[in-house]
Amino acid sequence: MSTLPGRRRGPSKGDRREQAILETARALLARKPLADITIDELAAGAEISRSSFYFYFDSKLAVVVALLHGITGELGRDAGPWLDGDGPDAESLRAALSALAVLWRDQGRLLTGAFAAAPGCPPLAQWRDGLRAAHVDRLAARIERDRAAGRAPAGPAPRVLAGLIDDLRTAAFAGTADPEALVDDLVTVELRMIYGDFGGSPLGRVIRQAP
Amino acid sequence: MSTLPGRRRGPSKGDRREQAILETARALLARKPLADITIDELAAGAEISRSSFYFYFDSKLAVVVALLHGITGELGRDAGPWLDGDGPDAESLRAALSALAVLWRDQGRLLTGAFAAAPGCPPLAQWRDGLRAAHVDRLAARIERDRAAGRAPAGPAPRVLAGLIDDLRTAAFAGTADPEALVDDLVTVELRMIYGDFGGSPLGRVIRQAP
DNA sequence: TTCGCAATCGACAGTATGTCGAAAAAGTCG
DNA sequence: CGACTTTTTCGACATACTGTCGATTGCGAA
Repeated sequence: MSTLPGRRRGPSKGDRREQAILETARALLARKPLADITIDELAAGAEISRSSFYFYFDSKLAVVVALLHGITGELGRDAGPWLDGDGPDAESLRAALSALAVLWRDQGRLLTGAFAAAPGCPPLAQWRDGLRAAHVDRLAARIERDRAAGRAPAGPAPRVLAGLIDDLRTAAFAGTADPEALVDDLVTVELRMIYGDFGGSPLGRVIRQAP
Repeated sequence: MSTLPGRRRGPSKGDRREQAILETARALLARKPLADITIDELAAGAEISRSSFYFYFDSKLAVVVALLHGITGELGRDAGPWLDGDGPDAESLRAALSALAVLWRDQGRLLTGAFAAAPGCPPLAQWRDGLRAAHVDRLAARIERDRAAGRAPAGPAPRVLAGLIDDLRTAAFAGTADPEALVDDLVTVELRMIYGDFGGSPLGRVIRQAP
């Protein structure tokens, strides 16, 4: 079996160094954007020479990929109830978005850098695409379910709509210094994108009326 | 009065060269992303040496800024009827989005590159912010008008909502190879974001019902 | 202890950016 | 036409990063 790309192999001695590099990267990302971080700094932070850095990682982006692997699991965390649920369930959507916002608050520079560098770096692009696809697939399925059951109005193809929602999240969180402040508004907006309808609507109609 | 930053001054001889550089940049951007374009290529395209390039522009980004100046006017073109109008006017919104989509279709690489490089390049950031502010201001005012007149339900603060809509547009157009195909769906989605309401809505209610 | 792999580093080579000062082309004006 | 100024051009440098190679050191196991 192949280990992570970049790292040659072996058990544990230099593993502490590998950790040190990751740790340094995390620390630096808290202070400045990815583009401003050089391999020298990463190596210095781990107390090795610049060329030794290449023993552990193939490039700066490889470090990012490793860092990303550590948080990929959390990216979808708490989204289950919303994605597997039914109808305009504001509470479960808020839970999903809150968890995501916290992640963006803590790892904003990493995520922004990763998304920015994705085109032109196959592994990053693949990571981004996989993440997006996972979200879009489930959300599109949810939309389809709701439409079939008459809980949501017709509209853009489910996958397209789901894609737009995913884009919106990323853009919104990437563009603000305080992602958590956006959660409530995103809840409203996403629900409207899926369930929103209004009298002048060209297609579809109001499914449920206020009592 | 100061001319465009980067260009020293003077009348006309080397102006053709300046144009040649811009033209080369345009041509190259049609084939590859901004990040893959080097100053050598730009200079070669204008048939001057690399160091002569610096006589005309301070950097690659300065060329981008100049290119951007040429299309900034078009970015808001055809948005007037929508932004100055009233209510869920799908037709005028579609007109605004169509014009924008064409621009993204033709200048996608330039715009994507500009948005990506904006953080870390003050002039680009300023251009982006100005553009966004102009759109957000007018759209927020429109939302406010509609809400005051009872044509739109309550929801996120107008400026925030307008910001989200602006983010969505940029993200959606930047992320697709065929912006025009998204126009109809964006029309639906933006209208829902502003006017959409549904039975389970926590706030607000259906303003107009289908006959 | 000695063999082999993990780990480290210095020296190089490559690519891109940006700066300087000297010189060549173009204008200008008497 | 010449002298003089301004525009334009370029080669030579200096700098910053990236990535590669080969030699060497450390260290654990047979």
